[in-house]
Amino acid sequence: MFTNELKHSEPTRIVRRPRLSEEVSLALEGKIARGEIRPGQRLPAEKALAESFGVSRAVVREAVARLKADGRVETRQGAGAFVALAPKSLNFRFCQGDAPALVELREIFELRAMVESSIAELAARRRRPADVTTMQCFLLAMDDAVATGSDGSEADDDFHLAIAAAAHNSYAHRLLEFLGRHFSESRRLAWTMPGRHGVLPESAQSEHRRIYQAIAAGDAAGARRHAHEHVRCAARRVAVELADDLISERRGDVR
Amino acid sequence: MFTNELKHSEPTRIVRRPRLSEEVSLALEGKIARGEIRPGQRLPAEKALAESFGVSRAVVREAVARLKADGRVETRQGAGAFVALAPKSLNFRFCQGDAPALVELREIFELRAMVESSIAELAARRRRPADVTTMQCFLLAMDDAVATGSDGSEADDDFHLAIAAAAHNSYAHRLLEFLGRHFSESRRLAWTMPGRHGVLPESAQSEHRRIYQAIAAGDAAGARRHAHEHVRCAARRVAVELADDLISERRGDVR
DNA sequence: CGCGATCCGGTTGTCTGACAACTTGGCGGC
DNA sequence: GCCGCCAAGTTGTCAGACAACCGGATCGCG
Repeated sequence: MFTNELKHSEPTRIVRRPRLSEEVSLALEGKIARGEIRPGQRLPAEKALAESFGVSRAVVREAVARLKADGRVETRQGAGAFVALAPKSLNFRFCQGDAPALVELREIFELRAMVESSIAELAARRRRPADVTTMQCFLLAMDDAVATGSDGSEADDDFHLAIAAAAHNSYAHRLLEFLGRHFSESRRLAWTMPGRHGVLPESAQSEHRRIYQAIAAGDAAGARRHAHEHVRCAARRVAVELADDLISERRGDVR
Repeated sequence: MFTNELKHSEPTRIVRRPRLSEEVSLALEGKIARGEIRPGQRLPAEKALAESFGVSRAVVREAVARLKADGRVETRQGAGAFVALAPKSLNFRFCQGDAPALVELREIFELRAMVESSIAELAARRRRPADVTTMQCFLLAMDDAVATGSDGSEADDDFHLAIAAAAHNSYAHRLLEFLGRHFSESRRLAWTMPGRHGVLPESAQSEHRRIYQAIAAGDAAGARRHAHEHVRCAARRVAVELADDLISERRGDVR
């Protein structure tokens, strides 16, 4: 095809050249979103798409495979590819691209407070002895981390997932697991910033203990309150750190 | 024509033959989940995978493309495919495959109650005049649907999304939008079952009105309570309908 | 005429082989 | 020791082919 002519003519090439399959899948996504192809309707054949986009069929297949993985289209061998009526799954993307901005951080913490407090409440109602034991296990692991000054981020993640497990709702568990990838990033942000050596502050640990005790005691309202408060405090810790950074402004990477 | 000999020789062929690429992607997914390939580590080369699975490279590429779309792996041309460290997006799948079982329905409603009540509470704190107007608009549309006996499911979806918009948290809004695909299915289930003609029951509409009034009045606790109750009632309506179906057992498709 | 069985074009799924674009590590020159 | 270049390995893309399958058209028979 006519592409790929500018091999070395662009010295300031920082971002990688976009993959053809990405362009095609984005284009198809757009067609679907704009309603040019309605749900239930058939997409053009792969061969036709390949010709119209000026690419090979392999590229089209890869693009369609992505839409299929996203649940936006379904394919039937011999019949064609159809825009899904009611997607069984969908990609939920956080901050596509870069790190979240400050205003987004507030919203993430807010969402985290909503979800985690609801799950904690449910856990207080449903927990069984085994669940309590598991939670206690990770709580002790974090105690250890505080005492020795080692990294307790993993135990922190596990602790919050153990709460979700105690709620005995597989959908809620999967949701938190899913959100957790992003929550844990914000969680870690609270105590892995420079100068903190990744040490879990004792204040956070005492919050954990309060949540644990409320769930163990079956105190639903208390569990909700403490979980909500925990997230609020975490947000405050992050905000303080960020403010310090902004003042001393000696940093380049916020990763 | 010696082909197509077993076209009708297999009468019990209900499930389609599993696609090779699905098997491979599932196998790789398992390897990653079990920790056989850790985050940040490189996957075997496509050629090697193709040989070990006994398939062509095209199949492997399709399988990897799916994992890539799910955000579980990242590929770098010339370097290889790597298990993602912190996926920016992840596919959250409901009931992979068939319709949700009964026990799953309970969990879905439970999750829906958690999320919608939290969002309603936030909406009561944050709503602005314009938000209230929007919500009222959809409320009236549903009134219309009840009066004329027409389909009000779209207005129902819009009403719940308007609440999320009033919460002024883009992440929460996107989450509900995302979950909504599945919630709305369960929501519609409550009043599109046979014999109901897809008519919105007035009881549900009065619940909507209570939620609306609480949010408009800025009553956070009330909004949470009413939203929670609304979902509980919806679950009960679905349960009653399902029970009726089970007793009269005159149906084949539950779609 | 009505109604199956059959056929046929079109479409997706898979295979094969090849080359381009790119990364990485090592080797050699300085 | 350090820098640049090269080569092997890997992913991205292309082309062509065949198998499996679907849906409608066609044909044959009662």
